[in-house]
Amino acid sequence: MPELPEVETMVRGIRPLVEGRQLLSFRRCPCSCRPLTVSPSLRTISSRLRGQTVAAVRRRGKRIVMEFDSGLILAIEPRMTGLMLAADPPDTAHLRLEWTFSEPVDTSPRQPGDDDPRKTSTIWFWDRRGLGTVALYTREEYEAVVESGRLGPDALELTAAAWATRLNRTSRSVKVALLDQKLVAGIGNLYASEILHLAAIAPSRPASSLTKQETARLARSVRRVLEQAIRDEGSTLSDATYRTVLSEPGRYQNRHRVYARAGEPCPRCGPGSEVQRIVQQQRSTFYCPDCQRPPR
DNA sequence: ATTAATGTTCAGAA
DNA sequence: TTTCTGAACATTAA
Repeated sequence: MPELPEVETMVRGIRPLVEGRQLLSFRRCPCSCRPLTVSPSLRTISSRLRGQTVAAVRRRGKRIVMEFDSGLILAIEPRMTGLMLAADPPDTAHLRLEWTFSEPVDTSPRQPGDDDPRKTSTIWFWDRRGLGTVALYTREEYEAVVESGRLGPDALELTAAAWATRLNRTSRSVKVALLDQKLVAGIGNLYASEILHLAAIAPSRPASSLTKQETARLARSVRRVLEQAIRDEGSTLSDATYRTVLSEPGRYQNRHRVYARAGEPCPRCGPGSEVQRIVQQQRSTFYCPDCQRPPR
């Protein structure tokens, strides 16, 4: 369930713990779980990366991209229940991977009262279901993946014009199109419903039927929802799986308009209009049939 | 004991 | 070619 805001929160959380530091070790945690999908093998990745310095930690869609100074790129996909943590894992049974890093190579001046940055750091990948994946690429390999279009442009980097172009060339429903990571990367089942409600667009509308005004409204809603969710450090649902890097719950669930709120009044129309749950492509969609009414 | 939930990828059918 | 369906991965809660 980590989508763009949750993954962005992970990236921001681990960045100060890893950027400009040397990788000291990267290994499996001693959990009894089946090993994660890691390619090439963890041993190979570890021997290629050990001693290298992290140049940058970025995000593309729902994937964490850790770039080393040599140009090697470690791509981490949390998928359903994966988390990057630096503190208090929910349990130790599902801790999967552990990285340790040196003190920062470039020690910047410190203010009195700051934590001493000259110490090592440890981060973990915790994953209850174990569907997450880790893959090492050379820069060229990674660019080839990006250019192949297997991973679309990030949802926060698309212009309104690009949104219109991409949506207009598919006949699928706009909700299903928003979930297509080749069309645009980062939006998942939860934020798709939230975005469409804010934009007042019916989830069943064929994406290609949206007017220019509607695609512009959709593009603005994407930005508003995702940016607020990032400010709130993501959504922690009742299953409480998602946590920030410091193991705190997110706060955006308090702003959910329709997701998992079937039967409640629509936050735009008020009492008298109930949020509905429908199923599209085997996934739940939540929406208000009144303010998200398709044109007849 | 069954079902639903969630993200991604792939095979196969329409 | 595009779209849809179902399965697979693993786990938990209802």
